[in-house]
Amino acid sequence: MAQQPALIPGILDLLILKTLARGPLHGYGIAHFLLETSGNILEVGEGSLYPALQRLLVNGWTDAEWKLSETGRRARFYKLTAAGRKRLKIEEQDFERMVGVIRLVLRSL
Amino acid sequence: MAQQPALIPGILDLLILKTLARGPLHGYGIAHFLLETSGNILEVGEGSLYPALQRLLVNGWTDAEWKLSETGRRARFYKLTAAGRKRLKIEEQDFERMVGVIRLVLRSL
DNA sequence: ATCAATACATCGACAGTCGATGGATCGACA
DNA sequence: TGTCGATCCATCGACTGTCGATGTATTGAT
Repeated sequence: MAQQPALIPGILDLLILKTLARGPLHGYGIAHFLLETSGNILEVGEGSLYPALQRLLVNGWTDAEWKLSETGRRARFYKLTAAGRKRLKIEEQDFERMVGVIRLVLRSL
Repeated sequence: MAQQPALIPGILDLLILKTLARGPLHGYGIAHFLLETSGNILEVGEGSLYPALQRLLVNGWTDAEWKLSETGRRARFYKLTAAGRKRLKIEEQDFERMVGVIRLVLRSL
């Protein structure tokens, strides 16, 4: 099966980190927020989302807690740690730096 | 061996296409141009470059020709095709669109 | 003679995304 | 009552693309 070219290659972590900076949220909520905020562009599949969430957890950028969501269901809420907040800043800077460098090439000529 | 986080995830093709829009060039020259233009940031390894070049060729975005380089060595010059020029436009737009969407999230809150 | 730069290319390891799939719960509606 | 869509968790295999290492060969400078 041919793969779609990824819209968001490598920056999913950044997007999640930023979403969690607004407050603790569960996986489904994160996907929902990203979809809404992007004007229905960023469709983060669960097969991308949960590995990413796992990554963040393992790296200590988030911690997780089971709670009840607004709708009354059990949900795992992820929360930014202090390290996560630091990491977010770094990734934001990296992103802007990368965009800047690429623009340098795209605008050359 | 731990992998370095990729500086340019998925947009190498775009960078190469753009470089070739300035005129036919060989692999080494492309890497050199990218390195210079980016202020020594974009270090494209040969293990990334040549597969990418192969990709572009197979997709018909470029065609290749063996010539003598400025320094008198045999070198394979890659040239943008008409399809490649179209593709470049598309990838440039995709890139800007993606950056815009990500900024939407990064600036939310 | 030797070394750096120029030039090609391939290999295996690895990370990350994708689509598909599976399960469970809840409210609404027929 | 049954079932359906939305909410919520998670894993799997397939695939792409990047990376570092490695190998070859030529040229010019030291």
